[in-house]
Amino acid sequence: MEEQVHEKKALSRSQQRRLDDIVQAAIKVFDRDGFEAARMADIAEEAGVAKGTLYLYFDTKAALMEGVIVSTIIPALEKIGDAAGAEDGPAKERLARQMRIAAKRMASPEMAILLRHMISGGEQAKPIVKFYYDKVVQLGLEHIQATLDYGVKTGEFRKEVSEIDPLVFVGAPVYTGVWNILFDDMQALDDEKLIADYLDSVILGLLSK
Amino acid sequence: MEEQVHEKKALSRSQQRRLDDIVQAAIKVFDRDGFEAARMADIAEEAGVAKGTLYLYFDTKAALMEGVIVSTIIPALEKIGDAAGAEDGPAKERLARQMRIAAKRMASPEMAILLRHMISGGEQAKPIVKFYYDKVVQLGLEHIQATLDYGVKTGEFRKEVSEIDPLVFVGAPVYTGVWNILFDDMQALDDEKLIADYLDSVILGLLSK
Amino acid sequence: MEEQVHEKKALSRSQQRRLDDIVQAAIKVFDRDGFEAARMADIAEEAGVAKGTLYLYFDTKAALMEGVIVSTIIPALEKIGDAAGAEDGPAKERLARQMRIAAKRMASPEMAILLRHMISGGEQAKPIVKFYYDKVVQLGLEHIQATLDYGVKTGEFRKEVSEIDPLVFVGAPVYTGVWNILFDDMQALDDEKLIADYLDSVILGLLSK
Amino acid sequence: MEEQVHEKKALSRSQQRRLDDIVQAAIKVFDRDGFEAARMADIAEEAGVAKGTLYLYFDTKAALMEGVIVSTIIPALEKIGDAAGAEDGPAKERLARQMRIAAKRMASPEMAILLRHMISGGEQAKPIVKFYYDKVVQLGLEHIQATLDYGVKTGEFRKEVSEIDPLVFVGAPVYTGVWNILFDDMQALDDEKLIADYLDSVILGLLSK
DNA sequence: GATGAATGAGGGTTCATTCAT
DNA sequence: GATGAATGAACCCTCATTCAT
Repeated sequence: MEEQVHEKKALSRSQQRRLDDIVQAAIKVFDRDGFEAARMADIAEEAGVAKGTLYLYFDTKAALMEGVIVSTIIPALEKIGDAAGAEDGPAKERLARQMRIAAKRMASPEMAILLRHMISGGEQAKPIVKFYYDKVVQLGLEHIQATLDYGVKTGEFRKEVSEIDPLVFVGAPVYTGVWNILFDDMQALDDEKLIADYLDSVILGLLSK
Repeated sequence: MEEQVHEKKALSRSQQRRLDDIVQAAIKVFDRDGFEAARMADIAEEAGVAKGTLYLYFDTKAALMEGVIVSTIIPALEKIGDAAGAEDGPAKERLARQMRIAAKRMASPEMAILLRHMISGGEQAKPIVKFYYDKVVQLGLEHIQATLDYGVKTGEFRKEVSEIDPLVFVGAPVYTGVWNILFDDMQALDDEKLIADYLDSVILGLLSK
Repeated sequence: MEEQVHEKKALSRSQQRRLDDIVQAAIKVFDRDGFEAARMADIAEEAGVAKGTLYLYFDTKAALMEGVIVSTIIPALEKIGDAAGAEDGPAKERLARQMRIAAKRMASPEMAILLRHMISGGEQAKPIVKFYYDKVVQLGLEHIQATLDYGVKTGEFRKEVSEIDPLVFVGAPVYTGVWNILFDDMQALDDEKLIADYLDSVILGLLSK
Repeated sequence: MEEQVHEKKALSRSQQRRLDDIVQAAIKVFDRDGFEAARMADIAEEAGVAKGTLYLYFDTKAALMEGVIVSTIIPALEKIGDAAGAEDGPAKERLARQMRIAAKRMASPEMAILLRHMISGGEQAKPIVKFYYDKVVQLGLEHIQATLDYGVKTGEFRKEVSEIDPLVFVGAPVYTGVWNILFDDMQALDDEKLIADYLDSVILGLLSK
């Protein structure tokens, strides 16, 4: 996951634009065909450059995949990472906000690429998986844990909630991402309602009083 | 998704053993490398047969993948399908049982292959995805919906629960499957506890009384 | 073109029948698909025997091809060779008979196989081509030459006819064979009329008196 | 039989040279080994290019065969097609010219390839056979028929000649082509004399007055 | 002898990567 | 730097031939 671009320093305006074009094209093609089936020629055409040009910016197809992740997905994750960590409002609302953010994140086409790559890729995807685990999963779980603890501390949540595995609250968002990849053709998902229902059931419980 | 094996009738003892060897080898290699990166030569070697022999049992690499799914995953799914449909006990327990079954299903190595294949999925995976959607997803959701309705009818669940999207209750099981594929190396998941926590929060709600 | 059958001597009644079945099946399949595209499996199935059985009678696919030629085509050629050599009637009728015989010979499915094999086959077909040239072409031309000489001697043909290359009179029969291979689908040939026309024009000439 | 070369427009000087090299190499190898037995690797080596390069110019082996035919044979056929259609001189001379042209056509090495390909012909040769039948055979026969009719109309030929199947006059040329493929090694053909003899016998008839 | 499952060399084709222009 | 023609390793699959039963 180190340097994909050979010369980090000098990137002229037009070079930067080319780089962006390539990354955007790669996103489109990786999303459409998956990493293995994606052809460098298609990406080049989509980007409006020659095949050889891709190799001026990325050493290999795998490096291009990493480049996509690093240059578009990571920043996006960081941005929503901040939002998720925001500490205001009651615990219930903080949790709701965090789940909505996570769901939105999982539903994006960039996330689809990342998920597909991590899931399909063999050994070669390992570094990315590790990175994702360390930088995103761990962090996200910490945010949720913090919210749960906060809710318990303020008395908003019942005491035992501190002991709940925070993964519980990532279920629906993850399912959102997977569903979008697999079944979107057959039955589009209403993200909003799913998360709302999820929150409802989890906040209120299913039992009648 | 029909016949992979040319002559479904007669399969001598030794042929059946070979078929099993091939399927087992395919599971191992598909699991390790993913469908695209898996080499027929590797599968043959792993199975201890010649490359050509694979084609006596399966017409193509894709058919071998389907063979793996059909001969190992589908039966497993059917078995737990029955269990999930069992109608006894209070709704709360039926729901718990269904979620535990789903989680166990999603956590199996065969399911990992299926998930990976469907997600990596070029066009060739489409029929399998369709099959899975029709035969597993739809059915599972119906079982859960039935349980929710039953709980409402008996007064065990609050009235609005009928309106909840049953997908809500598949979140954790799915996450289980995905987690196993991605992060099992880094941090093994305690399926049991995750589902228990999930049920807890969903049944009782998070709020203190 | 030596021995195709391993044990020339002992061939039980049923073995002889099997051999015939195989040769007939080979004719059918070679005729339909051509030598290269013909599959041993198809021939076996057509003959109602197992694939391995073919190899009890012929060492290789090429040997089977030779076997077809030797055991069916050569005898046929010899038989009509005799007829063509028959020395009776006026020269005009002898020539007509010879051309009709040649045309019939060229139009048979066995001849189609032989022609296709000799024409398509690379180096491997050389021995057969040599055999055919020595035993059939040369002989046939001698028969025709004899007829021409005879006609001149009896005063039936004009003197210069002795100098005509006898190949001239094989043109139509050969074309018959080639046409049957190539264009039979598109427009079936009326062999009889073609040869009759040919004889007409060649005997009478085209010029008006 | 349409476009074999992907971009018909721009073909740089060196690309055109490569294309020619490939076609020449293909002619050589197809001629030597026949279509089926010809190896793309051999053609590439013969042409002095890498295997992959062949596929920059022709999509498949069959397309390369078509390319050979289109780029060398068809032009040749067209040229002589024009000559054959020329309407001047007495019918006798027109017929002679047409037969000489046809014989020359059939005797070329390119024609040998075409003939061999059509005759070996699996299903894949069918389109070429059809094309050849429609564009060459039909047209050639029409030319000859026109000449016969013309000869009858001017009184040069006897009346019944109109009824003669024009195929009669293609016999010798075709035999020329087949002979060259099969027996050239053993006894080279004197095309000129064969056609002259043929014309002689056909124009004058065999009978003495 | 007969069988047909097993073999494995070999072929056409793809496509990531290179490099001369 | 940009191009895209050229490369060639790699892969799936076929099918003539073998051999254990």
